[in-house]
Order: sequence, then structure tokens, then C-alpha cells
Amino acid sequence: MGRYPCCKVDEDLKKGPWTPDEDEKLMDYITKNGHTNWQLIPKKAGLNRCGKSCRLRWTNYLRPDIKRGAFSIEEEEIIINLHSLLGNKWSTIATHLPGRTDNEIKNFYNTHLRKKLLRLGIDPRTHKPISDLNFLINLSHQFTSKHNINHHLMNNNNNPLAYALRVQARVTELAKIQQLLQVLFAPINTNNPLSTNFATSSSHVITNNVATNTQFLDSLLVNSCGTIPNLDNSTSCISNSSELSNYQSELNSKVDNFEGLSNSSSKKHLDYNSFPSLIAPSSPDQADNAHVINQDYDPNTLSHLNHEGIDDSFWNDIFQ
DNA sequence: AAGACTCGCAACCGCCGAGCA
DNA sequence: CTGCTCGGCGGTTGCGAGTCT
Repeated sequence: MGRYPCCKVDEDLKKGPWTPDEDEKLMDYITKNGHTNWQLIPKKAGLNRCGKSCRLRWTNYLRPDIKRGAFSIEEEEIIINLHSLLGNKWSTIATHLPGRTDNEIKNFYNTHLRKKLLRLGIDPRTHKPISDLNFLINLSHQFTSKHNINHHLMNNNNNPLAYALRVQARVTELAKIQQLLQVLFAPINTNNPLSTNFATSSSHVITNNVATNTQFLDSLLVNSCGTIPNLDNSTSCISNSSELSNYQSELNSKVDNFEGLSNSSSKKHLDYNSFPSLIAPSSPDQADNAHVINQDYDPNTLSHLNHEGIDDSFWNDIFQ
């Protein structure tokens, strides 16, 4: 069974936007006669359109029960929740939103909700936290873009550019630390391909690795404290692994403030507790040349941290 | 002021499955 | 069972409006 055109190509049927006159003809006909056979409707209604075009015009625009206007917060939440469960089943999602068409929901999701989820660090396809640091780097770009420095920020900081640069520095700093975390904790992440070599390790070896890695991480953070700029004019500095979560929360808070989503109940935060495959740009400029670390883990050496595309300066920034 | 660029959305395209002869 | 038709669906396109430079 192949594909059959809904309309004969030699009929020279009209395409493109509908005129008010066409709308009125279609509306009148369907109101009086209903729609049982879309192929017959255009001829009977006096329209030089294909039946499919008439059906779409009716279902997406002329139908009397269509709800107009912006989507409410509740509708947004329903769409996001259903999309996370159903995927791109727009027609099914539309059945839960009376008055909204699948086309309208699809357009709304692709143009608004998709961007909103991305800004929150959520993959709009999987509804899971974005698994690499491109998001963070892009986020830092957005923060430094004058178009995205909103009034809220302007009102709370006399120098938005300086603030944006501080955030960018922090994001880059976090990117480095998170890459380290991935390498260090690879053995205990069973979903991580890096852990393949450890799949057969005994539990005490893994435990020891965790302990060693945690200690190493803490010492690393302590050592790096003096090299990380005092970004917020405070005396605080990440000095141990437990403070990292606070740091992440702070970053999340800044994201929320930028987005002005303080009263959105669908607010979601980045999940920094998973350590998926990461890219390793030391600066936003390197983001395009991102490389995934995929080497065997060796707890006794940092040589595995070396990787094509990552020069010494990347690690020197941390270890100096 | 005007051309370039971006964004949102209506409409179209192409594929698929159900139903029917 | 096969082939045809139709309706439905998701992906894509193109245009107009708004914004930027």
C-alpha cells in the first residue's frame, strides 16, 4: 500500500492562506451538512481546495469549540507532563486540552516550551537533565548577551555585564569541576561506559575508590580555592564536595531569576548528581570542539584526564 | 529609513493504518 | 487476500510581523 495523493495534481487547486470568503463558504457548508466525506466537501461547498486542506482548516481554525488566546500555566504544565509521558503524540495530548488543536499544541511546544525546558537544563525530547555541558556553556553565552539581561537583573545589579561575566566564569569553573567528577566517580556509575572496567570489581574496591575519590576531590577543591576568583565579593569558596551542592543550588537560583519563573510550579532544577558524558571546553570558544572523555579510568594517575583537544592550560587552571 | 535577520504560526507534505469492496 | 480510499498524524515549510543593525 503506497502513498496516494489526496488531490489530483492536475486539478490546479488553490493552496496557501485561506480568505475570509473561503472560510465562510466552508463554515456554512459544514454547519448545515456536517462533514462525512472531506473529498466531496470542497466541490459541494464551492471551494477550489483539496479535501485535506478543508479538513485541516476546519479542525485547526474554524471549528466552533476552538479556544483562542495564550496558553495558561495549567495548560503548559499539562502539555509538559503529557509530552514527557507520550512523546510527540500531539493528537493524544490535544484530547486532554479541550479547545486546543494538536497543531496548536505542537507549535506552542516547539516554539515556547522547548526553549523554556532548554533554559532550565532539561532535554525537551527526553525530559531528563541535559547530559552534557553544552547547556552550561550556552547558558553562559545567554547570560552575557545583552538581549537576555532582563530588567530584574538590571534592578538588582548596577553592573549587569560584570554580573554576567561572573556567572560565566562560574559556569566555566563548574564545567571543569563536573568533568573531574565524572572521571573520579566513573567507577560507581553503572550507567557510565567508563565504568565498564569496574563492572567485575568487588564492592570493597569500589568503596575504596569512592573514599579515595572523595578525598581527592575535597583536596582538589581546597587547593583550587585560591585560584578561583572571588566571584561574588564574598569570602566563600568551594572547599569540599558537600559545598558543591550549595554551589549548584546557587547557580540554579540564578537561572530562575534570569528566567523570571519564580511562580512557576513546573520549575525544575538541573540534576548535577548524575555524571553523564561530558564535553570539556575550558572556555566557551572551545564548545564547538567539544570532546567526550571516553578513556579507561586509572585511579593511580591523572594521565587519563588528558584528552585530545584538551590542552594543558585547561587543567593548569585548576591544579595551579 | 531600510535592509537583514529572527520568530511564530498557519498550512502543507508525506506516511500510515483502518475500513471497505 | 489484495488494492484502493480516506482520515489522521507528525514533520516541515514558507510567509508575515516584529526586531535588530
